[in-house]
Amino acid sequence: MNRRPVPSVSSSPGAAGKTGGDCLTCALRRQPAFKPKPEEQIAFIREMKVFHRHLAAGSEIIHQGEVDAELFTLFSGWAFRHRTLPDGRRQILNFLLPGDLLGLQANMMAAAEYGIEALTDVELCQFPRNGTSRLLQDMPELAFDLLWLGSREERLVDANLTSVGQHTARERVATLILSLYRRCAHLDLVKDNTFQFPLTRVHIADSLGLSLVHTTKTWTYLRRMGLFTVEGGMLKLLDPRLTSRWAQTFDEDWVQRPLL
Amino acid sequence: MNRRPVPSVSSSPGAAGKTGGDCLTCALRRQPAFKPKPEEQIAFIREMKVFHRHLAAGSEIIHQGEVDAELFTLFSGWAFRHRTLPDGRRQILNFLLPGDLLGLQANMMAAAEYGIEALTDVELCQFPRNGTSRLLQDMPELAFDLLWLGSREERLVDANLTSVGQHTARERVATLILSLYRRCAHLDLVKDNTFQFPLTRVHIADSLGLSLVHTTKTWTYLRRMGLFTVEGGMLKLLDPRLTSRWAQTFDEDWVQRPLL
DNA sequence: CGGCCAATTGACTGGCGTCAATAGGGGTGG
DNA sequence: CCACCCCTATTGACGCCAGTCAATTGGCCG
Repeated sequence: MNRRPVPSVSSSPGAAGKTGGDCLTCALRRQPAFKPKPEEQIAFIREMKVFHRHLAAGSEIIHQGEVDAELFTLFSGWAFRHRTLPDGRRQILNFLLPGDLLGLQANMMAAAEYGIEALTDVELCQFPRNGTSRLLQDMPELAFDLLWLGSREERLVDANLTSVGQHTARERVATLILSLYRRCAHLDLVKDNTFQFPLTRVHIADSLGLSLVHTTKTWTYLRRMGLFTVEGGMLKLLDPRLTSRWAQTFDEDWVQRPLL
Repeated sequence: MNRRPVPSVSSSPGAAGKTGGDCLTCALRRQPAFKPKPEEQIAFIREMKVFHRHLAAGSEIIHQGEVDAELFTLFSGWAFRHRTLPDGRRQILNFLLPGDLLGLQANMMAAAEYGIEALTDVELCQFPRNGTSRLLQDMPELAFDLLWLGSREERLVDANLTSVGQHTARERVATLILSLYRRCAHLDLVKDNTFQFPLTRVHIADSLGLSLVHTTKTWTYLRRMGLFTVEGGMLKLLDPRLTSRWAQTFDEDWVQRPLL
């Protein structure tokens, strides 16, 4: 089953600047992964952005149960979305990378039924509490982008559920690594098959529905099988094709994606 | 692990009528569960609806891998959304009840990464292939409803993933029953704690990431524990509060929901 | 009547959880 | 500078929950 004590809430206020980065010259936006956006829409988004916020690793970005949550775009760093049961068991639903939208679901519903926590130090572009409604009201051209981002997140959860429900432990770990590898590659965060891998064993276990101990054993097994090496927080996939075979998964379509 | 042979594709053409029901006098829409909608929007939806389609239980509504899929509203009956691996293992992602939107994700993405199959005989309101785009273009007031419906489906998947990843077999089965019970209750489909329960053991197993045999044993155990009785395809929850304790889950907010 | 499918039950196996001991790195204060 | 603590990772031993194999039953239908 896999029960752990309820952890103490870590919450750091975090630094905030009114204009950490100007949306019009956004470095992230220049990535080829993102769909170019009309300048008028970017200006509108800049107008609506209330903060450019820095948070330390481990900070809670959205609390489970929070009412009327804010909307964010993850500008840099990693985060994860999770549901925690009253007895402390935690399921990580999906991981979040730069360009991902945080809190859309919570923004639509009365209360957030999930929490979001920073996995590394992160930078966030923060929008107001009623962000979604205002976006739809004043710039309906952005509705498609919101729907797209929501659909994509659901697809991530679908894939993870399929992995947790149907895959063996080895397949699950391989699938997770491969999935993160591909997402990082799409963001140009992979050099020489190597990318930053900030997850601890606990994150992997909670994401895949495995115990911590068995996660370690499976991880070690796959590493010794020659799937990858780890050094200084960087993971190198030795043979993406081989990993793909282990993962028992299919490719997805990688198209240019919207960035709010 | 739980591997089964790849089933043969069952596909019945199904009857289709141009105007099975007029949206303006839609019986489903009169349910108190659904948010009243301005007549102008309903007229627009009626205009866009291309078919009122009847399909038999077991029919494939959306094929996994289908490109440019249609958009549907489930008018009556049950369906389920699933991902099937190349070797035949299948994960049921969520179940669909009257009023639910089918194919939104597929409509946003290039190809459907999931399939949808009718669990009972169903009636569908069918919209055109580019339904989402046209809706957003011509009736942007509906964008909020689309986002809401998408967010709600993701919430269902979140809940199921949490159950599959963290719950024991007994908790999973109890959670599933309770979840369907609550959804049916919200649609006024529950009388005297009793509602139609069309799932077979295989559906339950594939939804919860359990083997067929163990699903049967767990089901029988919970029935003998006095959680529920089954008779003639109808399930009666004997003690919703007791089931809720077994399910180890929290309540959700039940607000009036949009209906496309 | 015979074939097919869903469901049930028992016996056995094995993958994964649990318990526990150990190692190692980083921060902190004596 | 080192002792001490805390947190993460690793490994071995053991146990149990759930998967697998297989036999049986009952309903439905041709």
